[in-house]
Amino acid sequence: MKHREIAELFEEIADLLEVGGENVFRIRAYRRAAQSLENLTEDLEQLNRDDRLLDIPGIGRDLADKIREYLSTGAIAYVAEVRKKAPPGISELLAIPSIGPKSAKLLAEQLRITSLDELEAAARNHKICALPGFQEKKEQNILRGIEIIRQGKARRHLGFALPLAQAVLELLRDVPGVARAEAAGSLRRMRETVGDLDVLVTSTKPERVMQAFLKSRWCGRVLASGDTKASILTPDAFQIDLRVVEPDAFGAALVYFTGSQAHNIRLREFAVKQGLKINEYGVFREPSGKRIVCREEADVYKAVGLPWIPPEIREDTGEFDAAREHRLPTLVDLDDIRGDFHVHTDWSDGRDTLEQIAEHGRRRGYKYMVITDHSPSLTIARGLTAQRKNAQMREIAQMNTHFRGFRLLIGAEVDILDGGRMDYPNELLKRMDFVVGSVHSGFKQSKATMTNRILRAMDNPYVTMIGHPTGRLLGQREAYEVDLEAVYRHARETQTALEMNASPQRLDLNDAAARQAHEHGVTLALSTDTHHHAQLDYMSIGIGIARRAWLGPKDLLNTRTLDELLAWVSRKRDAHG
DNA sequence: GCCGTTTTCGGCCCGACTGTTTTCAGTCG
Repeated sequence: MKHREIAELFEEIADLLEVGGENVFRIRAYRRAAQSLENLTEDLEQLNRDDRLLDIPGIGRDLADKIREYLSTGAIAYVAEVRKKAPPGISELLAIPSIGPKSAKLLAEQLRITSLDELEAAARNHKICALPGFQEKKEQNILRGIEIIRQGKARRHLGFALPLAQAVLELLRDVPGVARAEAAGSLRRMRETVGDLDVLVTSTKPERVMQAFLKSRWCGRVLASGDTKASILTPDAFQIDLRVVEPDAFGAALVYFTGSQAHNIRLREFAVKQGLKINEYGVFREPSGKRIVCREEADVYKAVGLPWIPPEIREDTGEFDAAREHRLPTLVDLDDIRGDFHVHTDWSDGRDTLEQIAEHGRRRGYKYMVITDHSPSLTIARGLTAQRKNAQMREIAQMNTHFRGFRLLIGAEVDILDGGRMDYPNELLKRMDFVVGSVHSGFKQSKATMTNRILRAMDNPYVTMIGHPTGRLLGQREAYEVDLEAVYRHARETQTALEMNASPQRLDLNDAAARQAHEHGVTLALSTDTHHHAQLDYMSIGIGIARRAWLGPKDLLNTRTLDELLAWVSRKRDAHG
């Protein structure tokens, strides 16, 4: 992930230049380039080989040189240079909320503070309020900031943030005077993790909203509170920001509050060129200041001559060009989904019986659901022996005789063993409708070994889909080493689907990888990896990630009818079997 | 440092809240 490493270095350069009081636009250029690299969907080294680094937005001649330098030497000399000029430990200080470049510089130079511990000692001994422009309040804020850092201001995954958002919205919608309440920010864009929760409300009585919010059970500590804006920390240190606006500003405020920041900057630049100014209150004609009311988001985009852009793709990764040229993708919706490909039951490590899970699938309007209990090697998950698998298959076949317009498909999540062997014999796999092949062991294997293992599994004519292709668990386990480009190419060649696992801890493939796989012509499939029927809801998270990957209904296997699906599965079997 | 349906030079998004201030800089999103 070289692009991530370089993005971090560019961010560090921006931080250090800011402390040095450099030109703000030069600093912004580094930050914009870092964002661009972070969001990159193409392979950076490939772009370099094709001499297309300048195609990356925000990358010009100078930064392209620095990228090339890193790719060939593993370092950027300029980073060492700016580090040498900056006071030691300054990056640690900058990470603390309430400390920006000015404060960090002052603390580092005047008090020679180089670490969090030294800063805490200085604050406790009231050395900080001796500095010019610092008083006791600021000292207290610094101590709180240190505490927040120590508690670990980790980003949370959507499985945590989405239910919290729902609960907060329900509370706010019940406050008298509130007309609308929506979650915005990275949650609305369905980023795989969110750093905080942003909530937007319209109300005729803002003070009542503020009061309800600050008195709510989520308010562990108030970080800021004004007439129309408040920030709190929940008791377990998750930040929630609330903003109240009048109904005529709702559309403009929702755009502003949804971001991304890069998208907003681009949108406002676009407006400026047309003699317009966009802020969270509306669109304004300059220089008259005449306001164009924006009750809905579409009003904002319309004012600058663009169609409404779905929140999931507001990352400044090509959506403006697409919008201007009227080629925005039609993104997949939850309603397009006809089934789920990865579901566990109490035959292995799931909680529900076959009957229960089938009933929940039918209630969702699904036409099919693939039962994919584990194979014998995964003993910890009570993987099924061939004998038990046969018994389960008979039971499923029996159940299917009772269903109309719905079918349980016989499948399995089969371990991909060393060398790409499958954990069930082909004679058994052959009798299944849909086979998921997954890696559950040997995560530390070399990139070449792991890649080969997965490619060989795809060679098996009965392997329909590779489950969670990188094995990462958000915040818990890094992805194993694997050559994804090779996986994409081979998936396309062997007509093997790649899973977009919608479990919020996994989201694997993630948005960027899925977009890349799609560009390689790979068939993608959403599935929930459900171990309890409530987790069937993860499909909506998967939809969010698919939308972030610019995928439409046709790009996913789940939107096919049962007959189309079965035909798709047999194409590979007929070609290779 | 990037970028161009005005431009290869001269621009570069916008506002709320805080704390320390008597009009604003710093920080944040």
